[in-house]
Amino acid sequence: MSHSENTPRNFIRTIIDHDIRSGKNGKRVATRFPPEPNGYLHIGHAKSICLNFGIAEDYSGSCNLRFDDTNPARESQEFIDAIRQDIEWLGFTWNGLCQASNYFEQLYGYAEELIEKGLAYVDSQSAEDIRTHRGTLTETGKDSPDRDRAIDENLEVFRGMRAGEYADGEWVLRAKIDMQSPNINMRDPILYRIRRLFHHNTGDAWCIYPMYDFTHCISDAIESITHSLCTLEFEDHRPLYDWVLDHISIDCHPQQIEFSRLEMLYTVTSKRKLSQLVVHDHVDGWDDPRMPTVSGMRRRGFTAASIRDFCARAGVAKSQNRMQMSELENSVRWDLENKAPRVMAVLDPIKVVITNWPEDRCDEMECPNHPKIPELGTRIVPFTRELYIDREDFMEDPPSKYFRLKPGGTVRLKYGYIIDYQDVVRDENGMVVEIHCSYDPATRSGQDNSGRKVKGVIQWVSATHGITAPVRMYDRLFTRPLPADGKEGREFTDYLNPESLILKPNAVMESSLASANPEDRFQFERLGYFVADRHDSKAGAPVFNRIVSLRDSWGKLEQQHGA
RNA sequence: UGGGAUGUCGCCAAGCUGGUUAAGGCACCGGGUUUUGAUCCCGGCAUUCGCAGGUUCGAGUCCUGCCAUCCCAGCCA
Repeated sequence: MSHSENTPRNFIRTIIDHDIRSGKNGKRVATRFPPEPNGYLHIGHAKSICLNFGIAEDYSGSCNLRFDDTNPARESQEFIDAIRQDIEWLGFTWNGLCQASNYFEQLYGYAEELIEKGLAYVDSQSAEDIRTHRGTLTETGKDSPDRDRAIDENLEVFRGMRAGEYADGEWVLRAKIDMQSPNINMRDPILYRIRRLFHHNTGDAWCIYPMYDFTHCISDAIESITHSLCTLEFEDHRPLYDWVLDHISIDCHPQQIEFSRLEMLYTVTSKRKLSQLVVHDHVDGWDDPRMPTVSGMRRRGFTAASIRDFCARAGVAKSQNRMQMSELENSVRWDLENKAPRVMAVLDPIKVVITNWPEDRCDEMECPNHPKIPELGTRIVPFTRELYIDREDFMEDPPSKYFRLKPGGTVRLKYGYIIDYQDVVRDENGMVVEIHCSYDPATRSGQDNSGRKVKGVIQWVSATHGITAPVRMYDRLFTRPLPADGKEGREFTDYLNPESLILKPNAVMESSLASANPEDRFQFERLGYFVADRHDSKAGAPVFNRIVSLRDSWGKLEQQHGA
């Protein structure tokens, strides 16, 4: 697959173009996507995936998937498996499947090299002491008392650390750089810590684990990465990235380039917060259809193509940004408009009785599966005396310009007949439970010679042939555009949208939908795009998720005029 | 009284080394088509590039000074 046709220019591609022109890296392009397996991928990761894999594709280069698994305290195989699945589902193929933990032996060797060069030392200070010696944002740090230990002593202790001779936290290995540096990352950063933890890949082979700053740059170099793309918060780490590679014997020095992370309004994208939503049961799991995770969006019904399209539209730059939900919604509408077969469903049914239609008559209406793509074929939908229409499509006291069914009104049942309002039946509370109409035999869809024109066209389902299936109507997870801005001293969970999930238990739809397979997507005419839930749908008993509504200029009008 | 970054239309975002009327997408506003108030089509939508000065024949693009926002003080990544 190629993304070049809809991939806009960005500053990273400009840099790569220059590098290729100047012959840098032998005109080779190699990227990598380096997630830590401590959570599920979200829309922000999707952007990074599209960037890294997209560049590899467009420049005939390569892109590795590399798990940055240097902290066994929070990583697990479950996350590794989920991340692999998500990337494959998004439609990308990695060249190498790598793990930083596979480089532990080499990493250890480079650490000894730094010690031998007098550029790293073991420190016995407590975590607390190291913190206070580090200084603050405005005050420089102070050297550790252990800073000038002899090289062979450093080596001996470091080997002892590896051999398990010391307790967790007793020693750390630090780079000897500059405690006076205005960049805190350069104030003798920690390279290794002792952690007696089982690692999902290396098991109990190691009791010392390397830190990110030491691991990441070397992993990139080992894999001969040319362009190491990461988000803006690592900008301050670039001097350290370069320092490590400049001081060890490795003949590759990738270029780190930072871009801004993708943020969205009305949701959160931080693993910590997403994890909190899951752990505290605010949602149904990492793949809850309201989650901005890749697996959540997949379950909601978003297509991989629509997510890729969205990321392309978002672009790549360095300014802080918050994308609007409408942009994401638009991407999936754009994709599904030309793919999803149309079908009729009624979410909140109200019965319509066609009084001049014989009790046992059933007309077979031929309905196109798509208004513009005849190749998608047609289907037969039964038209009977008793039908359901949506409650919303009938109003007793409608505002002006309401052109659906109303007292004295006329409406076309799509692909059926034009019907005229006659009467209404109420229950003991005065609630309308049935609408009586007459149909006009001369207006059968496709054979209409009546000359009648009606403005309103609504969908319907035969009361005797339709099936019932639960439909979940999803909406944004939060009520505020910036739920986590900390304003008003509130937690982001205080702004969860109580209406982010509304169940329509009585939805009625064409019987053909009974055989919908998990992940089959449809447009329910006039309502939106829906998907058969990939987990909850059973054979013959589908459960539908609303992916996104159709654009609704009537609803907009209604809101504006407070109708 | 530290360091690093960013500020171009409501939201994204092009704009290479300064040179005709400041791309494009989303949103929005008109109009047309339409048996989805959908889609589609057509038109509109920044005298101005955070602000103030300066250099220049000419600056969003160069210089100076302000202002605003974001990131950094994990033995996390």
